[in-house]
Amino acid sequence: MVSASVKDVAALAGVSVGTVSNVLNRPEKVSADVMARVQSAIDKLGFVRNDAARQLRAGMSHSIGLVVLDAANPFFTELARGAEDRAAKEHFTVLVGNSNEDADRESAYLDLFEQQRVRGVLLSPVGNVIPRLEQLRRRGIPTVLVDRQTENLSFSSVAVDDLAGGEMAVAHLLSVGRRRIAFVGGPASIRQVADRLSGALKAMEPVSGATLEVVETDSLTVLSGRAAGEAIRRRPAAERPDAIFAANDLLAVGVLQGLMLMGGIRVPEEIALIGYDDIEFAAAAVVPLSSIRQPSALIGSTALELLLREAAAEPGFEPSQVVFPPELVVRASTRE
Amino acid sequence: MVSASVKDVAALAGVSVGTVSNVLNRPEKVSADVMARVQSAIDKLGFVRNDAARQLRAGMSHSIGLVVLDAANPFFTELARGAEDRAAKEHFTVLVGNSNEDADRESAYLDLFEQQRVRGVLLSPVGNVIPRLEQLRRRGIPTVLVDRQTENLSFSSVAVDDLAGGEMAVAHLLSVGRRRIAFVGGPASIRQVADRLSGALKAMEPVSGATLEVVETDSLTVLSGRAAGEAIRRRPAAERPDAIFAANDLLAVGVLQGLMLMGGIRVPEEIALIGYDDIEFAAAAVVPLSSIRQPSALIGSTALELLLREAAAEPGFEPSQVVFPPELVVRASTRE
DNA sequence: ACAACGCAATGAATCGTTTCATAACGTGCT
DNA sequence: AGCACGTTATGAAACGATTCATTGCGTTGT
Repeated sequence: MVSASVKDVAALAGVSVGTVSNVLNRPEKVSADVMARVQSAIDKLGFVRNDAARQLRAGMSHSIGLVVLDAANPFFTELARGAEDRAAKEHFTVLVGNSNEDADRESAYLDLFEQQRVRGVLLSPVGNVIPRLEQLRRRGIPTVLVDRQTENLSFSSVAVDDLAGGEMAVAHLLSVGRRRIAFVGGPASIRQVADRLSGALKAMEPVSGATLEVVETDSLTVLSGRAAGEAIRRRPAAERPDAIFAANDLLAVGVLQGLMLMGGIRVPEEIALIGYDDIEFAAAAVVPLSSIRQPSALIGSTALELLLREAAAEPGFEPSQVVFPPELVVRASTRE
Repeated sequence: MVSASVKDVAALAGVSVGTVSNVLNRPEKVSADVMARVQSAIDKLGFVRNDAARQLRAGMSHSIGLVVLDAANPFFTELARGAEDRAAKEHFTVLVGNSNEDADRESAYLDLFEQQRVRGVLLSPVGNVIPRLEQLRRRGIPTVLVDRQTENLSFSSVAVDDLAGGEMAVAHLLSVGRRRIAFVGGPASIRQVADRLSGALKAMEPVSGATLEVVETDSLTVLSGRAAGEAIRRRPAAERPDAIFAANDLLAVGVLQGLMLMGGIRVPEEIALIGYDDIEFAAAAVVPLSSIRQPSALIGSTALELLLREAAAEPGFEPSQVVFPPELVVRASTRE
């Protein structure tokens, strides 16, 4: 026999299956004598509850799905940690899926989570998933969007104000005297990228004579950043920007590598550089990177909190949008 | 009704539940006419299979558990990616748990995976888990150890030869003329740490007049590394090592930060530094870090391969130990 | 015309747990 | 003694998908 069931335990202890279940779930309803007999039978048989059967009976699982844009990005590992810690307190498990900024993979994970009847979904969306989420909600699976503000007020969300962050970053570059700014980031379909760019543009407005150029990348990774950095390095000096705002720190780290290859361009003397997220490695880069800090773990735990609240909610539940302010961290890469 | 079941679909399509199941699992057994009716009923009701019920009936899930020492370590995210990609090909899902180098959390994840009746477990172990794994095996859940060679030949494992890696690292430091080596790493209970240290000691043997000192850390993180680096920086110059071998790259990045704080110690002039894992950020550090490269994703996919083979195996299955060779990557942090 | 065969479709049984209406038993009260 | 009540324990039903032995039909061959 591969594994014992309640039935086996009941037989060995000389009680009914219902009683075994009571021992497991309502120990206070059971006499000390029976309790002991059942416990010893459980130990003897090495009985382990079958989660599938529990779930089937319960109609819902004790898991929560989380889909992140990039599992290798420290921002998201931190966020996941925040969510997991919070979930553990309520005896929930978090299943983490990595969409890799790919709408198909994102959709595949949502399918999987739906089949698993998860209690709810935390999602940092790639494309326009609102219709899909409405469908999930109709099935009783609530969603909280993370790292993304929604214009759609019927969904809860937890995010950092990326517009303000983008504005902050570029305002800082302007304040240290730079005027030919390049924004490195993409794909533009990712909301965070779009918002940070909008913020950047907003910061440009009050300053005349300053220009902002967009260098689009395929993804928000070190590799994409390096490619962008190299492309800029190879330009004639006159056509290079004097400051770069990268849409996240992975890109910034890559851009830095790309710029400095073969004794290339000096940072910040020739080009100043600022990233976004303030991951642990930003401070440890060749030239310590200025960045925009986000409270990653807090975003995760807050999102989970909202999700649990919504999952337990009465029909008249009101979704809420939480927005945390970002914070500018200045390091060597933008020092005058 | 929150969600439709096969019974609802059957009723709407005017067929039996068995037929609906056939449409789902053996479409070739079903006539085109019925097929179409069932499909349209599925669409109309928005039917989604209940995974718990499938699993219960099947007796086993389509998931594989993976417990890593540190989800924030790029080495493990890469490893996980390798495993997930391989698993996806066989329509398996990987559940990732983060033990955080804590034996209790490791054990909690193993419990969870057992309750979920996962098909197998991939584990980078914290302490001595062999007895626990033997118990799992008796229940029909095989394990493959990752990033760890076992002396216990009854378990499969996939690892990099950490002894050789440690030896390689220190031999390199010696070859660039360093003689007062410090090994930064810990806790010593982690096998990778112990092995890399053993390798380091082995490299010392043939060289007379060289010394190796051990600086123990609480964990393999940037933070622990920074603390160790600062401690070394604060020593009188004469008592400092002239080279540091850090047990992994996160530590090395931290050590580098610690050493360089407040215009501190020059790397590599005063102290050379080498890490382990060759994570993407190693090349992007303040001083690009030398490191020992491991084929992370390959380790993950190979481990999953072995696991699936073992899960499907006949009674007389032979476990195998795969060991990949590490590779020295020299960068500025150890240049003469 | 009838037997034999193959293909579709059926539906009851099954997986392991939880729930809940019911039974059994002992205690205290009248 | 008889009754009511509270405490434990019981076991059948339910969750939803899958399986498989069985039935129902239409074809083919003799």
